[in-house]
Amino acid sequence: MQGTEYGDEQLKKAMTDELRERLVEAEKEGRRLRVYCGYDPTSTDLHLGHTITMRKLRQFQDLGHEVTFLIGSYTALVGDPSDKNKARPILTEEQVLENAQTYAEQAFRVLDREKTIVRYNGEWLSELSLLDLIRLGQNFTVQQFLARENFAQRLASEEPIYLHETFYALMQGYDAVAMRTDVQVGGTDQLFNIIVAGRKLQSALGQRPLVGVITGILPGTDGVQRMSKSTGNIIPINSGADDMYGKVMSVPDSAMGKFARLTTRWTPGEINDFESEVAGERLHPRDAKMKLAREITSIFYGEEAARDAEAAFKRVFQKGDVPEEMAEYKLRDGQSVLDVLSDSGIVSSRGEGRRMVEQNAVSLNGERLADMHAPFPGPGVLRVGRRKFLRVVE
RNA sequence: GGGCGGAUACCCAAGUGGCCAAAGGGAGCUGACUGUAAAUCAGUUGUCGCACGACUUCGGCGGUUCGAAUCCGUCUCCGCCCA
Repeated sequence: MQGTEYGDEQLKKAMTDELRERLVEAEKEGRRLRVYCGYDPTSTDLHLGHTITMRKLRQFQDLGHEVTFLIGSYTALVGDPSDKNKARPILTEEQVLENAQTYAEQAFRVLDREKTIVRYNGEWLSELSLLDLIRLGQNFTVQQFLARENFAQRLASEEPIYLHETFYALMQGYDAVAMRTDVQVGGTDQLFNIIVAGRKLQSALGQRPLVGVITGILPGTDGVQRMSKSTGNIIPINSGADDMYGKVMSVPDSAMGKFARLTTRWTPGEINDFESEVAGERLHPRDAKMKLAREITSIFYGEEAARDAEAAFKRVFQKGDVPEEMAEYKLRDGQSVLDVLSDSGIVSSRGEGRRMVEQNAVSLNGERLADMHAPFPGPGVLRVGRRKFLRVVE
């Protein structure tokens, strides 16, 4: 139960006990537990936040249990209202399928490809009839939904709550039934969907209610809000080692503990040491974060790539040097500084290019370019702001 | 179905005929300071051959007016109350 967070000691105890009991039973019967976690393909990229539950799945996998990586092809059509104070835009089926394709592939950075079952919940959800849905709905009251904080909030602030949003929990609960789930993994935001919906539907339909393994929620690069695409604070797991290393370094110190607890392979003892060293000022926060960045990066890209990323980071940001690799742009005759900026796409508009020059953010080979209308001086490394680089060639 | 209120830039939100490309806050970006952290200070955040110029923007369409985010009509969507 390491790294779990139920927010309620009684619940945690109950779930821990049930899990233990079920593990023993499975052992006795010589059967494997059926474990799953669902991921809604609402965007194309998985991020670090997704990997917390994936690593939990991996643990079960390594213990020999049956793990299903469930792609919420159907639930994504509704959109989970759990972490929202407003309704989600509804995705089309095409968007969902497109996103889904990239998901499983990325998931194998954490999960064992050979041992993972990948399924789509459209498989059974699309088969439900209206009558089936009505029957499912009979297990819940409107009050149960209104009691949930996110709905209560919206009710209070007079924002719309759409009827279809209440289907989400039913759908997810039905996933558990359809797969005869023993264990479901999910973040604390999934508490209602897992503990209330999943367990209830299973017992209503004659199955033994699942055990919920509830993990903590990872904040994003801002260190406060949960990591999510729509907040724009994600650390993608597919954008390269340098990027991952740099993004972890940009996380505020205050969130280091959470990152250590939720995303590293460190043991509880190591995590405690890490935190107490930082707290006791025996480890400089910067060095601590570098250690963290290196660990996280190596989980996804391997030790060597993580080392290289660290070297690149030091080079660019600690020594103020330029990165080794960057996009190239071929200079054409008669281009002004502004022309190059906007034509190369390093700025999104000429207006932005002007602003960057005015704000002294543009330099070529370390020399500030102050006149946007001057002819572009020549080949070299063009830098805009702190982190945008372009190799300009003839 | 009826009554009332509402739709403003990335988000929240002011503006109720010209001084509005549109207050304020959040967020982003840039610079200073730094450890690509936080905090702080300053600047900046529609587009365009841009120092006072032009163009597009205030839910959609159409109108009134010299002039509209602001007034009128109509449509779409949302909330509240009633049924």
